[in-house]
Amino acid sequence: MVTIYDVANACGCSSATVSKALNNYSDVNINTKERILKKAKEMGFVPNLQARALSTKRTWNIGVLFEDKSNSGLTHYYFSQVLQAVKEQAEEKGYDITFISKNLGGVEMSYLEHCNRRNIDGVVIACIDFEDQQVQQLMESNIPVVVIDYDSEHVSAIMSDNVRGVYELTHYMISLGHRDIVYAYGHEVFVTEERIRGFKKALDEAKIPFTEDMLIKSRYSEKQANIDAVTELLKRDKLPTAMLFPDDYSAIWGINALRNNGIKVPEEISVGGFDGVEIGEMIFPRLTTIRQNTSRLGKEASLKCIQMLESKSKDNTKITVGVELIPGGTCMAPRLFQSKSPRR
Amino acid sequence: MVTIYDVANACGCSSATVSKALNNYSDVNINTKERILKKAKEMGFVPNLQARALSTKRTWNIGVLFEDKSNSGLTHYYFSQVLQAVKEQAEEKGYDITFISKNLGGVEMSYLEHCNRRNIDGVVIACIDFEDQQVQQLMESNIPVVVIDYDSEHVSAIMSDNVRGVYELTHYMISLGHRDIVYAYGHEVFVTEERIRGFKKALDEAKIPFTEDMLIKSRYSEKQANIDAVTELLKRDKLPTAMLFPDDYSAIWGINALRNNGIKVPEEISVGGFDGVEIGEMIFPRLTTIRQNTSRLGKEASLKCIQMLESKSKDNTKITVGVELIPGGTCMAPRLFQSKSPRR
DNA sequence: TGTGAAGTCGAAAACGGTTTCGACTCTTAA
DNA sequence: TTAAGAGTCGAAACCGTTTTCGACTTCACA
Repeated sequence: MVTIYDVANACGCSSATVSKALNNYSDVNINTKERILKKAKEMGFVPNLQARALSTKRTWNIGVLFEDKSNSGLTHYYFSQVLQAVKEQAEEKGYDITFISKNLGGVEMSYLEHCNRRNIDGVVIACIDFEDQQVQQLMESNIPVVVIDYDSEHVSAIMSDNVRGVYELTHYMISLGHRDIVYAYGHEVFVTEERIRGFKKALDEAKIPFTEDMLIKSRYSEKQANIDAVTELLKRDKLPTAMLFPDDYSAIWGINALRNNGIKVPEEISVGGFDGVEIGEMIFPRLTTIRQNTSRLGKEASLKCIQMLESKSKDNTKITVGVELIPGGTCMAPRLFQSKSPRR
Repeated sequence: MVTIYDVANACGCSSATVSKALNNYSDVNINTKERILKKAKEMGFVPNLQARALSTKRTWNIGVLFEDKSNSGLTHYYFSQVLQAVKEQAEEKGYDITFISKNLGGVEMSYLEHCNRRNIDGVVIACIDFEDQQVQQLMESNIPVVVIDYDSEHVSAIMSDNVRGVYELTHYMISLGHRDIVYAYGHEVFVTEERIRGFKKALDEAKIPFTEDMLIKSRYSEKQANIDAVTELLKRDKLPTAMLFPDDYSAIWGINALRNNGIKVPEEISVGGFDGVEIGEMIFPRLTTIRQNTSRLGKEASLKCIQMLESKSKDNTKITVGVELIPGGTCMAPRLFQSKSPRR
């Protein structure tokens, strides 16, 4: 490995001058600077980031906390897209990303400790139980943190316009003529509250009275939970004409469950998802859903994180990213006569 | 940040002793050792990995090269699973992972340079153009490298039993009665050669003469390429009764293309995929495919990489991981009379 | 009583950079 | 002619660890 000293020797100057030349300091003669740069390149010099970090306290590393109980981390249809965008944007700015985990090498370790070991410059958190004590600790630390789809006074946050998303989807269903709509909602977290607000808002506007049986508790990205939700629904003696699922993945398994029970989609029940990932296009007919702008979410998260760490100031900016209704074939106007429950 | 010196001061001993106590050296008294450990914990001491790396030349970081032109990196249905396994296993052994990329921060940089900057201990490569000059350079460097689904004399390799995979799939088709089988194969890389070998082997065994029109060139994980392959196929005046696609993703879009052209799957053409990822279960009927053991592939890759870097010896072990036939509903015995080409 | 070995400990160098601050050389203006 | 200022450069300290090697005790044994 060729060091800054080797370059200095080869150039007949000091390591300080080489360092300055490489870092664009103004107090180095233009000629010597060029000589040094040329020589450095020629010798294949690559700066050692560890050494640099030791003196500058910057590792050019941003931590990523992506942990999903149900759908193991990186394979998550929706979050892997966000992560990809986080990564791309970080790299464009010269940062590498490191996954933060507890339990490294068999040693229990808090997220914060992991960050401190690696001297992470900033952290992006998504897809996790934000109420976790360790996550809270990390958010309250003095490491700059950006969260995706959460709201906290301690950190900056990027999120989709969830209220609007479910509002639009519901509004769309209503515009097709649906009035009996059931929303199978995901884990009871911040995002879910927002979405339920959007759901109620759309009902409200259409003067459809909200009743508790329009909500069914389900879970995000969990096949079985959504099959269960359908099973639960089928016990009713009056079926809704439309059903919204927590996300596209859930919707797909939900549709399968409905069909396995002899319910036609969309003829008997219209279905809507959420996320707008590609799997929604793979099934037939294409899933009606709300597309989240994953690349913007990820990009904004990276940028905000980097902006904070570079200005050495933690703030709690909130950025909302727009969503888009994707009409598919899983919805249609409700039939006047339902098979199981003829309507008046 | 509390350093080793702070602990030393608090314990009334030297930093050397603290370091030794923390690293289980034998030349430190059991009592002082315990006192130091207790104090360190109490003070919230967390070792600085940068500083440590500077003197030990070990970063506890393994690099990962996952780059896919078609299906941007992390969102790849198949490779994201492998990556997840690589990550889990690495973490279990105490290693963090870092994505290797060219072009960091707007600066062009070879993969090897990136590794050197970060002093990566070892690298796992997958899902990439292995013929790339930079990839070759990295493989030939003295950094321990493990590749997935490739074969090179310079590095260790983990791969699925690709020959057997396509062999079994083809054999299964043949056992159903198919004799006119077309294999739409992916990019012309090592893995593809293997798979085509498996294809021919199965034909051979069944005494079905291989002809060039049984192969159609397609691409891995590329929607359009596979739609094109189908379009190409439909120009023939005699259709095959079975078709294999490069992977599940391709198969799904292939099936859609077939259906959009009025061809019934599986009634008119049976279809097989490869990979065994979950999307194959989402469509109806479930896709017939070959499941690759992604978690073992990833795990073995991590382990092999770590084993090499810890023993400081690069070798070129080859490990083959078994595959499994997953019969689905996209295959059936061929009908005696094909719509487009009645068989004698 | 002297000696060698075993057990403990710490001074100091090393890892590869960055950054401060003083020194030196030239200009330029008074 | 001189003083001030601008332009260059390098010595040295520093970042937080690890590791070598020598020094000092203590103890058993001859």
